[in-house]
Amino acid sequence: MSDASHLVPVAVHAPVHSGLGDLLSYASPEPLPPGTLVRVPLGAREVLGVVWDGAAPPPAAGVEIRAVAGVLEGLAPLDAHWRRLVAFTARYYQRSLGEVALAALPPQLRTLSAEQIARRLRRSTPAPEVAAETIENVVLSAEQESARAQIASEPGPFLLFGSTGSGKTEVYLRCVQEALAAAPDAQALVMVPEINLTPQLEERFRARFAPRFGAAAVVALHSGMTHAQRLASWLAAHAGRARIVLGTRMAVFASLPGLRLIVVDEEHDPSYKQQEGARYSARDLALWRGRTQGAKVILGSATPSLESWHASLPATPEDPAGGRYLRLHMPSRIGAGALPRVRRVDMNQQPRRSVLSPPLLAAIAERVARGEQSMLLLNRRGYAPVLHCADCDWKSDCPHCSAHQVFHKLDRTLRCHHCGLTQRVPRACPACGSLDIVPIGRGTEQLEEQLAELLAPVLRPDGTPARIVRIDADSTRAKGALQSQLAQVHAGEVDVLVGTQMIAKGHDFRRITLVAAVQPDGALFSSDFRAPERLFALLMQAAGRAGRDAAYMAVQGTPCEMWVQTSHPRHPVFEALKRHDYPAFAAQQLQERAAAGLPPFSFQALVRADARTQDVAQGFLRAASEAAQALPELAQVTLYPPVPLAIQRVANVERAQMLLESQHRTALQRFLAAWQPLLHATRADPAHKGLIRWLIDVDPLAI
DNA sequence: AGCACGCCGACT
DNA sequence: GTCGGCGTGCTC
Repeated sequence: MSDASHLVPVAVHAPVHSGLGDLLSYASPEPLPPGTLVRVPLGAREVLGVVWDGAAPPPAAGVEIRAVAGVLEGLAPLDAHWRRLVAFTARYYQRSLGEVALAALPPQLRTLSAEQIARRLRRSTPAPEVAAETIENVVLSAEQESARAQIASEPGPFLLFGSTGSGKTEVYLRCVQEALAAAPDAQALVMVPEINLTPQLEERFRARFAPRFGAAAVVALHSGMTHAQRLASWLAAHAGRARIVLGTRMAVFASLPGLRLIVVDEEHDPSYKQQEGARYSARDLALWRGRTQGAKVILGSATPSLESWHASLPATPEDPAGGRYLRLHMPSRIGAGALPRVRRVDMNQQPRRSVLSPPLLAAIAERVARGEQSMLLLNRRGYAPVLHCADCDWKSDCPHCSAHQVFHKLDRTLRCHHCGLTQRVPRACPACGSLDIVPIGRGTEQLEEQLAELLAPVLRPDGTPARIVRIDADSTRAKGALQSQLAQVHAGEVDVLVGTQMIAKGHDFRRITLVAAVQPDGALFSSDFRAPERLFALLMQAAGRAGRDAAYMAVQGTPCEMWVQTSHPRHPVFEALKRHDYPAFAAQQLQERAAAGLPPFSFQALVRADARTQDVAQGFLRAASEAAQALPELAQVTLYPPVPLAIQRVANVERAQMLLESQHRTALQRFLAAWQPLLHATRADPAHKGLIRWLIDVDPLAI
């Protein structure tokens, strides 16, 4: 036995409710510096751990200290910046240190042996061949140049407010270029909301930077990669070999010792908020990380989140929260046509029950006849959201969830989009045997089908019939399906594109001259106060898909159009959309938020409880709420009563939640920290035996 | 989180 | 008779 005389604190993957403390103590013959990756025995298994800062905590009574099983040699310890980011995340989002730390590391680090990892470290990734782009050829517009110059000279953070097609990516490329030129070990992190968007961005960055730094200097980091690829990218970033990391929200936790610049593209996108485990916002963490690690942060969007917009307004005595971000405005589109004209169709004036109003249909037919492309958005997959029996009022309710099963006509199934239950469509009503069961409402499948019928008499310029393609989560399930469907659209093999919001994001469709929102009204009167903001962003983004190629538009001579079918044409969302006026929309929304005391004028958290019955779930929340009354930290926090979630039951689990609100972020933070032990104690009380789980969501996106 | 231990239903 | 369902308990 070696002389294991040093005690080291180690973070391991144990959740906050495990009863283990944040850090466990292990013995080591050598003192181990913080950030060292180690394998340690934990119960019957051996797990990965990270040596943490400070003194090893004294173990609980009767616990015998075990020795560190091994050190991952050859890996530099994770630096203090990374550890501080992890510690902040754990504290802010109310999770254990180890849970955040280990979730932030590539999964293979946990399973591979030290020798295997050492081998991966030695093996440098072969660089893919790329077509080099000559940097000198790209000339910035005046707006781009002004943004670049301000980013170069000011500390930030920056809100790059540029309309779709204004050339934000070129500004990112320049800023990255300058950040990397500042030091030989400088690194940049560029985040995008969707996995789908990383390949095109990766290509662009590689073309620009491979000639100078080698193709291996650009790596991607997202959950669509294999574990081996993720490990390779992570190691390259950790070792400093990778100079640019492109990724989704998880990339905010990459080990980047030389980090100088963080770009958060489409910063308003809800995908930046993690929805399980530690529910962090990668955008917010990027700002924190940039500030503490001395890296500049650029948030980019054509429709910023109201939080970011608010922070970029000038500070006033009444509202001192402004002025925290420097806003850089790029209103002009580059190499793209003018923003499309917005046309609202008042559905009150249209024939009842028509999916596509006659004027919209005529406009699409016209485009088809001219050989131009159209894009139709309908945010509902399947054929119809519910089946209904006209005789006995039966509905296709999911037996396990408080939701309807969606009718999918193509494969004759009823599918619950919440628990995944899939059944064959019944021929007759399961309740009364009537044959009169009909679909209610519409989804993308139905839109595709009806469009095919309605466009049957319309011919393309070459005399062939219109070609329609549907792109949604169902049509793109197979690997590579999305890419091939998009390629079809780009190649001009498609006349009308039907899809969910997945087609509105990021993809450049250069030949689309008409975009239509078929049924956007649902979001107007939603109980979710962020629904209008999301709708506006989606419609602006969709509008931006149209007419991106000015040269093409000039040849066509057709003005681009964005159509909106609505029963509320005068709604402020559509009025602002018509003028492409985000600032006016934001001002109106912020006024409403301020009046109602909603974010960004207050700070929120949710506590959710899951149980077999609603009674147990709410009972737990009520008890936790009562326990909170004893805390002095409750003073500046409002605790609302427990309510069932909008979709109350999913997979036979009843869900309830409780909203917390405060005018002060720190007050809410202090309260949550003080409250958490009481939540654990409440959970342990036999009175709440049926509780399945509880969780805290800080800064929730939907309430 | 994992993984053990432990106590009740349908199968080789 | 066993294989295996997942409920509670423990891990420095």
